[in-house]
Amino acid sequence: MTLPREYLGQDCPIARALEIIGERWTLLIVRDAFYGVSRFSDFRDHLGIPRAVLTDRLNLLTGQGILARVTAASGRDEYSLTAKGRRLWPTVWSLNSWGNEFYGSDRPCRTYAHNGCGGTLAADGRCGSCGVIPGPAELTVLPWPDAPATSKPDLVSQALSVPHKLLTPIAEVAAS
Amino acid sequence: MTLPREYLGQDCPIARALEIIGERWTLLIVRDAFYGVSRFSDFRDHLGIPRAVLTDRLNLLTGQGILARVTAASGRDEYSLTAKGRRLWPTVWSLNSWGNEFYGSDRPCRTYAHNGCGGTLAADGRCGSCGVIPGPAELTVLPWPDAPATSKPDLVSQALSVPHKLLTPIAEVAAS
DNA sequence: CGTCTTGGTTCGGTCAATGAACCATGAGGC
DNA sequence: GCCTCATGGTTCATTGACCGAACCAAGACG
Repeated sequence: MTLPREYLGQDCPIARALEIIGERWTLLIVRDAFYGVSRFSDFRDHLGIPRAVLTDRLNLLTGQGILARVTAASGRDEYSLTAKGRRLWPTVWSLNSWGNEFYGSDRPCRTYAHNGCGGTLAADGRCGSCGVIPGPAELTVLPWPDAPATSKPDLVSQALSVPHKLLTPIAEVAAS
Repeated sequence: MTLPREYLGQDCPIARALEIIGERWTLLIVRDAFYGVSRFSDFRDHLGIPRAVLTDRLNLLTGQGILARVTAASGRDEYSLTAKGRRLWPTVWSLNSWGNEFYGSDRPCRTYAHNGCGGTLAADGRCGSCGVIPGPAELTVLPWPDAPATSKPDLVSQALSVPHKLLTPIAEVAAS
C-alpha cells in the first residue's frame, strides 16, 4: 500500500517537504505552535479543526519529530516544537509575508517586533531597525492596533490580543 | 455556499496564503514554473498530476494572478509566473531548504548557484561566496553530480539534467 | 459517588482527488 | 479536401480525505 500523502516519483526536497507539511491544517498547527499553543483543546478552539483531523495531524507531526508530545504532571498532553520544527520558521514567515503583501490590504494584521532592538520585521524577514534576520525566539507578535478585544473568545485569541513572545506558552488569561 | 478551500474565520495572512497555494499540487506547479515549465503537457508529464486537477489548479493560479496565461502564436497555451508569483520564491526556497536538511540525506539533490559569482546557495538562502540573498532570476539550478541521464524521460527532467537558469523556458531538447 | 474537563475514537455523509475514457481545435502530410 | 496527430482540455465512476456530531475513557473535583 502506497502512502496516500505521497507525491510519487518526485526526487525533490520540496515535494518531500510537502508530503509532510503540505496537508490541510498542518502548517496552521505549526504556526500556532510558534505562538506558544501546546494543548489539544487550544489548537482545537483556535483553529476550528475537526477533532479527528487534529489527532491525525498531531500524531503525524510528533511522528516526524516536528512536535514533541509530553504528558504534563497534570495529565494533559502538551505539544511543543522541536529544533526541526523551529526550522520551519522561514517557511511560516514567508507565507505570512506573501499573504500580507497580496491579501492583507483589506485588514491590517499582526506585526512582529525584534525583541532586542524593537524594530518591526519587514517582508524580507529583516528587522527594520538593525537589519538582522531574527529567529522566532527573538520575536514578539503584536496585535493589530485597532484589534477589538472581543474578536474571538478562545484562549489563544485572547493571549494574542496583547504582545506575546513567540515560543513562550500561552498563559492562562484571567477572567476580565 | 462557502468556498471549500477556505479556512474559516482565520484573520491571518498565513491562513489566507494557504487558502490560495496550500492545496495539493499547487506549490509543485509553482516550483515547476520557476524551473521554466510553461506548457500544460510539460506540467502534466513532469508532475504526474491528473489532467482535471491540473486544469483546476492552472485556472486558480491564473485567476489569482500568480500565473499568466498566454495563447502563443502556435495556438498552445503558455503559463508564466507574474511578479506576484515570483514573490513566492522565498516560500519555495524555504521548503526546499527544509526538505533537503531533514529528508535529503538518503540522496543528494539539485543545488542552486548564484549566477553572478558562481557561489552555491546555503540553507538560509544566502550565496555561499558573496553573502547576498539572490532572487530567482539570479539563480541557476544544477543537477546532482551523479545524476543518471536516464532518470526520467519527460522533457522537464531532461532539461534539468544540465544546468538551467531559473525562469528561463524549458528548451526543446534535441534527440540524442 | 456523580459531574466536569481533557483528549481522544467512531460513524455516516460530503466533497475533492484519481485514472481512464472521450472530445474539440488546429497543424501537418498527402 | 481528407486523414492523422498533438494539445488542452471535459466527463465519469471510484476511492479516499475531510467534516460535524455523537460517543467514550481516564483523571480532577466536589
